[in-house]
Amino acid sequence: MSQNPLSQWGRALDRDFFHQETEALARALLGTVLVHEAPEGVTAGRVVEVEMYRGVNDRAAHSYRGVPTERTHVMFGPPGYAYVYFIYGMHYCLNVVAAPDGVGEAILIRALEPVSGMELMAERRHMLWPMPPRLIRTLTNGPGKLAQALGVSKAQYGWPLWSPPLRFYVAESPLSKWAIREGPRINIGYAGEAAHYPWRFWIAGNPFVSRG
DNA sequence: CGTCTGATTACG
DNA sequence: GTAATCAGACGG
Repeated sequence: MSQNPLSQWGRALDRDFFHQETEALARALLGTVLVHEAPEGVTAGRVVEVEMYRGVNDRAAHSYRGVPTERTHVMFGPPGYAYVYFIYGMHYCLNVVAAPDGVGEAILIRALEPVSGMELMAERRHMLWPMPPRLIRTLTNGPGKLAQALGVSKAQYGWPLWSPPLRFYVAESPLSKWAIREGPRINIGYAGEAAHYPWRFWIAGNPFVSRG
C-alpha cells in the first residue's frame, strides 16, 4: 500500500483506490479533487459528475466490441490510468480506467467545480479574465470543457492518475449515498437498451453539473 | 481507400 | 436548432 503525500488539497488517492468495482469507483470519485500540475501552472477542480462505461452489454462503451484498438487499448488495461479520446473533431474527454486488467471499463469525468487556477482555465478555454462569477461554471461543466480547462489532451493518454502531474485527492468530506443522484447517460441515444441504464452520477444540487 | 459518425460545444 | 471538424472504425 503506497502512501501518497499530503498537500494543500489533502492526501492523494493511491493506486489501490482504483481497484474497486466500477460503480463503486464512479461514486467514490465524486467529491475528489482532480489536480493537474502543468508547467504553465496548476489547475484543480472537484469532481461533481461522472458516467461509467462497461464493455459487456453496454453498446455505448468504446470497449463494447471487446477488442482493444489503438484508441481504446488503455481502457482494457489495469485501473487508475487516463483514457483520453478525441471526439467530434475538436474535443478531448478524460476517463479513469476501471476494472481489472483485461476488462474494458472506464469512468468519464463529466463536470468539475473549479477549485484552483481559474485564470489559467479561462486562458485555455479562450475566455476573458476576470469573468462574472455566474460564468465560472462554464469553465468546467462538461467533459470537453474540463479537459480543455485542465490542459488534458492526447498527451495525457495512459498517464497514471495516482501520481503527479495529474492525480486525484481524497474528498474533503465523504458524500452520503443520499447526496448522490443517478440517471441515464448523456448523448448515447444510439446505444439501444443501454441508453436507459442509470449510469450517470452527480452530486445532488451541485450547480457545476453539466446540462447535457 | 471511401464513407460514416460521434461519451461535445458554441452560437443563432 | 444546428454547424463545426476529424480520427477512428468499418465495409469493400
